[in-house]
Amino acid sequence: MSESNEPISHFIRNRIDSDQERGTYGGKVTTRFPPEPNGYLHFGHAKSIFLNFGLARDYHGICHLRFDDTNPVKEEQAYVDAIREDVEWLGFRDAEHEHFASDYFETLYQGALALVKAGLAYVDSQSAEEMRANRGTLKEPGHDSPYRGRSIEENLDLFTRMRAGEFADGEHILRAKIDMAAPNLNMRDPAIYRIRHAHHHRTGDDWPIYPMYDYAHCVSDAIEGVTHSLCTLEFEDHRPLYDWFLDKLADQGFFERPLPQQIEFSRLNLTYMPLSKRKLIQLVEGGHVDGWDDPRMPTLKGARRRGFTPSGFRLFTDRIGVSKSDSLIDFGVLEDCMRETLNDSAERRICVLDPLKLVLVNFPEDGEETCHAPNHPKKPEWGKREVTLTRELWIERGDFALDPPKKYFRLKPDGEVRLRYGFIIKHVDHDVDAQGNVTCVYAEYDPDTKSGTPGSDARKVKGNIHWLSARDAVETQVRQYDRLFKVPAPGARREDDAPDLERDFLDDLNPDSIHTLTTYLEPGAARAEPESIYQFERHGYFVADQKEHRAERPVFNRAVTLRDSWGKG
RNA sequence: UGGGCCGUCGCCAAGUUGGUUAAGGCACCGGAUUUUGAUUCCGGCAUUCGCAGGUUCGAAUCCUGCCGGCCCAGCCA
Repeated sequence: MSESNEPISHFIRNRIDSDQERGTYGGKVTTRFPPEPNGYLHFGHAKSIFLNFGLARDYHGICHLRFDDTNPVKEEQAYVDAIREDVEWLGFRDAEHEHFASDYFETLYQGALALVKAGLAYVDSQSAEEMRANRGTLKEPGHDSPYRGRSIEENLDLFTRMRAGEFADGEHILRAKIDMAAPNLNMRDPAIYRIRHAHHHRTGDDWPIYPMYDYAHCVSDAIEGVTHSLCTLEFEDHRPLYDWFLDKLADQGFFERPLPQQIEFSRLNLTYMPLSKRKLIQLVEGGHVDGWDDPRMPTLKGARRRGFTPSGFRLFTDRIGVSKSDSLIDFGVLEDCMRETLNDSAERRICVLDPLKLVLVNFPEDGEETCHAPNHPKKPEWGKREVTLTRELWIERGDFALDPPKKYFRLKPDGEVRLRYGFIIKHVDHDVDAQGNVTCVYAEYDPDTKSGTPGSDARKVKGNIHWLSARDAVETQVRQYDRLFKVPAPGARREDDAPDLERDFLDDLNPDSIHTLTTYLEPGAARAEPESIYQFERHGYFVADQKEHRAERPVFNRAVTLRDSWGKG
């Protein structure tokens, strides 16, 4: 349980600690979470959110939520809203520290101007194809652009006119003048500004030019006073460029030192679950799921509808840690975290998923008996609720076995079992249809064994099954979700694949990832608000569907099953 | 003979300025409690740190050489 108290040591914390000791940033810790508003947040973002906001909280600093909206052709306001909701859902709404890279467009532009004036940036007029051709390859150096030697005056003139909108898309581009022979391709005169006559969701038509990520990101960090700029491993090669821009700008008096530092950690990988934006888009657009918030999707919207919780994600991020090694986390770890947090927070209810009729032969025809069920077995302060026992009940089909396996301790012919929170019953008979399926079970109840009454547990029975009055139970739709993919690494090559075989992750989709059941539910739970999460006893955790649940027509989604050691070993 | 990074128990992951017995979590395996085959509790779980050499009184930590994996040639982020 050490994970609940002491923060877990990891290399980023160590770095911050040593910066704190040395007073590098005057004791300040500022981070940022910088999503691009061009898609929905997924589980990987949850890791980043808890890391960045969590660190800021632990060190009494600030974490900025910054929308990285530097590419107007891909970004939309709708995504901004969705992302904001998700961040808030995880518990980090902070309007005061919400920003947009586009807020800094003017500063960014001035910075670029400064670089041009310092002879550190130039306007290139090669086509995109020429630029690519001259970039060289991984093993060969690139070649200088014929425009690389333009005078500062000419560059200034051209860049100002780019900003004024005098040129067409692609006609010119502003590049940093670094080194076309650099072994790190990012340093081969990277683009700073491209011309894009496009409408921006926030700045409208103010700008015909837009800054590139590498330039905009580090400058935005510096503007916000970010001290530790955390990102994933694939940006490691970009760090020299991050430092180059800030260093040059600081030289020009644009920023004060100390400058922000970029620190990279490994991204989240989960078994059975692709997390790349590209693949998630394919799932949605190909109609393989029911939209971005399909409960099977690894998006935060999907997780929410699935009944996953912010606290579960928090536990998960603590549990998996932060490092630089490529890791692949079993999806079961996430499920465990949800189980663990839900066990604590969810009230218990009863739902019969696969109903079988049970008749108490010695119970009066119109009789009823009020039983009391605790809302949480470990929290008596959460109270109890009433469940009514009648002659005819629904029990779980799986709780009666005509031909029980060894160690089966539910109901069987001539066997005894306790009706949870009710009475001990003894099997007396059952009906079987032509196919051999049990259609009804008859049992006698023992009136002296009512749960909670003195002497009720004088007689011990091992089995304990849940039930619902056939008179009161409410018909309810329950959706049971299974993993979306049938293999741990969708789309990955298998051991015995032919060398030329190309795999498509969509071929690994699990065709059977959703089961819709008609079940019986306790009346009180049927009236729950959407998004209420319960443990359906002996089954798992279920959430009233955010969109479709109605008291008159209840719809629940299964978040995760209870652990079940029956049958193991 | 491009550059950057990673390799510690089934899965994560501390430790890496060399110093006694290689943290912790998850999973797993026992056993106790239990009116959820749940939960909770208690116990077990790496003579070994990708491999091979070397330096040293002493190495997961330093050196050399291999092996394996990931990332990079968008006017995307």
